[in-house]
Amino acid sequence: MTAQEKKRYHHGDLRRVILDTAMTMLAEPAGVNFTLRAVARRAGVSHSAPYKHFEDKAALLTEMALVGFDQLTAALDNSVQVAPEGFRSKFFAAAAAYIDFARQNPSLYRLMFGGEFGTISAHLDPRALKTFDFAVKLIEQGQQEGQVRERPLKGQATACWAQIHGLTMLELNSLLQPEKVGENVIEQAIVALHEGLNI
Amino acid sequence: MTAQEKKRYHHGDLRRVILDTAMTMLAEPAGVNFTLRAVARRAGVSHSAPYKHFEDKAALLTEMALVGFDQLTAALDNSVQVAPEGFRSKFFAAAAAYIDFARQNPSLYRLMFGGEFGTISAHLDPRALKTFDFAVKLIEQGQQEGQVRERPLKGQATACWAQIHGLTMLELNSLLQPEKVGENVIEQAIVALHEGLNI
DNA sequence: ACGCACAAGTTGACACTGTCTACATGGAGG
DNA sequence: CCTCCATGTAGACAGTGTCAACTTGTGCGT
Repeated sequence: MTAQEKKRYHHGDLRRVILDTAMTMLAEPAGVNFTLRAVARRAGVSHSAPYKHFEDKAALLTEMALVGFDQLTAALDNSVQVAPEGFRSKFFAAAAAYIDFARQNPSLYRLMFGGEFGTISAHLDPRALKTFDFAVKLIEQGQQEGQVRERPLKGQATACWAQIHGLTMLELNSLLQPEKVGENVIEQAIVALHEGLNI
Repeated sequence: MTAQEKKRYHHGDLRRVILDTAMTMLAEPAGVNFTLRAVARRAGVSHSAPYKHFEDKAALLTEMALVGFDQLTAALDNSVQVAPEGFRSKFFAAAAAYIDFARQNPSLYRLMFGGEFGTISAHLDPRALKTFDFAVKLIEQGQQEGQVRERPLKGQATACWAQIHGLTMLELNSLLQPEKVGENVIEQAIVALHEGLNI
C-alpha cells in the first residue's frame, strides 16, 4: 500500500485502478467515447492488461453503470437523512438529489440508462434494484404517515421513478430550457407528482 | 426510376438509399452497433460513398433520429385521429401509440434520446419539437373541453412527456416486468397521470 | 527453505472501423 | 460537342477491440 508498490509488476489493485480511471475519463467532457486502450494508457499499463480483470469492454461499462447505481442510491439515502422530518420534505429532497446526480454525472447517467451495451442486463442486478427499493421504501413511509394514498406500492414507486427519470432525461438533453418551456418546469412537475400521490 | 437505374454510376438517390439501409440495419437485432461501412456494403456502394451525402457518421445518426421523430409524430397524430372523440379517449390512445412505437423500434428510440452523439442537438430541431407540439396541442384541447385543469400549458405538456418517456425507458430496459413490479403498471401510471391532469 | 503452478502482466498481431486524399466517371448546361 | 463538377471509387492511415503467445514473480504445499 506504500507509494512504490505501484511499480510492482503485479500491483494487485489494477482492477480498481482501471475502474477508477475509466470513471474519471467518462466524467470528462467528451468522455463518452472513451477508449479501452486510453484507459490502460492513463493507468500506466499495457493495452491488454484490462482483459485480465474485465472480460469485455462491455463488462467494464456494465460495472461502471453498477458503480453509478451505488453512488446514486447513496446520494438518495443521504438526501433523505439530511432532510427535515416529514414525507413531503424528504420526497422533494430525494427528487432534487436525483436530478442533481444526473446533472453532475451526465455521461454516467446516460451510460446507466442507455442500454447500448450489456448495460440493459445491469438493471436487473441487485445493485441497480436497490435504487428502485429506495423509491418503494420512501413511498411506503409516506403511506404510513398517511401522506400517500393507499395504492399498489410498487406501481406508485414505478410511476414516481418514471416521472423523475423522464424529467432528468429531458433536462440532460437540454429540452427544459426556460424560454422554450416556461420557468421552473421541474419544480412544477415534481409538485404535480407529489399532488398525484397525495391524499 | 426504373429498376436498372440502380446500376447507374450516379443513381441520384443514394442519400435516401443509405438512410433507408441504415434505418433497416438499426431495426435488426443487435443493429445498435451498425457500421458505416456495412451500410455502404449493403447499399452496394463503396465504403466512402456515404461521405458525399453525410458529413459524418454522427450526421447520419442525427438524420436517422430526426426521421424517428417524424415517424413518432405521425404515429401520434394517427392515433388521435382514429380514436373516438373526447380528451380522455385521445389521451390514452396517444400514450399507447407512443409506447408502442418505442416497443417496435427500441434501437431507434434509444438513438433518438440517447444523446451519445450529435443527437443532443437534434432535439432542438424543429422536426423533433413537433413531437412536443403534439403534446401541447393535445393538452390544450383538453383544457378547451374542460377536461384538464388550467395550468401553464407547456409545463403540463412537459410533465406528460417526461412521464411517458420515463415509463417507456423503464419498459425498454425490462424494468417493468409484472413479477417485479406488479400487473399493468403502465396502465396504472397513465391513469394516475390522467388523474393528475384532470379537474 | 525450495521450487513450482498459475495469476497477472507484456508484446505483437489481426481484422475492422471512421475518415482523408487522390483519382475516375458521366450527366447537365453553355 | 465539350467541359465542369457533383457523385462515385480506390487506397491509405491511425486507432480500436480482441486474441494468442510469451514473461514475470508471488503464494503455496511439501
